[in-house]
Amino acid sequence: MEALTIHEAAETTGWTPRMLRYIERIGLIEPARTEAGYRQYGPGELQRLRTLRELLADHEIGLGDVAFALRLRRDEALSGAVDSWLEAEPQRPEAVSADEWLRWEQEKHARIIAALTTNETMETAA
Amino acid sequence: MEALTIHEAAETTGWTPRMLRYIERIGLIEPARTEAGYRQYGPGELQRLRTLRELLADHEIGLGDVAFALRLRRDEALSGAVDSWLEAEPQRPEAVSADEWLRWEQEKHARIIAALTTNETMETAA
DNA sequence: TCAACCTTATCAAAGCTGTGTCAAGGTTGA
DNA sequence: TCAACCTTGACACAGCTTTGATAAGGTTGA
Repeated sequence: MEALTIHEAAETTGWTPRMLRYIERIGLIEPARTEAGYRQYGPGELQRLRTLRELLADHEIGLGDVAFALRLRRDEALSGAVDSWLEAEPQRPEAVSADEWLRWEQEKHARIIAALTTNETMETAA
Repeated sequence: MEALTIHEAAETTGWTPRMLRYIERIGLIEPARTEAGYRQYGPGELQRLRTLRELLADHEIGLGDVAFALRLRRDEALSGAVDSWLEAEPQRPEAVSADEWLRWEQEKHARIIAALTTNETMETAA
């Protein structure tokens, strides 16, 4: 037995079954199904459910925010348009310089490549 | 005379004064102020207010979504955490391959550099 | 077989978002 | 001076989001 039912998954992750269905509906975690349609939560899903709670709590964001970030990642027309709009932002005194920001972007790029190639469980930067 | 008052800016951009204050409060467009505290909307702000309306309408997103995207850009701890969580997403059948996605990321990087160097009014990809 | 699960769908309530309106008071310019 | 702006703050309301509870019915395993 590898996969847990929705109630078992709720138990071990601290969510309610209701919320697991909601998290699925907004596209964040979509578990496999049995032939009869029962949801099956595997180790990967359980881990992601736990880290999702941390993510929300640590940064005071909501499920809708994470869903929007996912949408940004999947819809390149959207992310391009939002990026364009934000990039046109006038320089504010306390904002980072273009240089600093570009360096940050490059480091982020390196992180993404690393994540793609190693592809293990993510480091939960608690 | 270069800068418009809040009512004039509302008039020419299609927003209401109330909404311009709201847009400022959530951090999207923060106009300069006169000595007495009156908001002053310059050509840049007016253009951004107009393209903001297009952005929302074209992609069915809300002001809160744009505000979150801005927060993602400004708070690197947040964007790193969200990225990490999303990158751990299990491969879905219809998702793009890692190769395709990496290519997209590289092109995005190039677009960002282009935007930083040219730094003119953004092209509104209508 | 049948208790204890699971499914989807619906009603409901609390809270947040987006927006209007109004009040009390300061600024500006003819 | 004073009408016509501006400011912040508060009250209010419709609609959406988030979450729970409940109902009607299918699945499963001892």
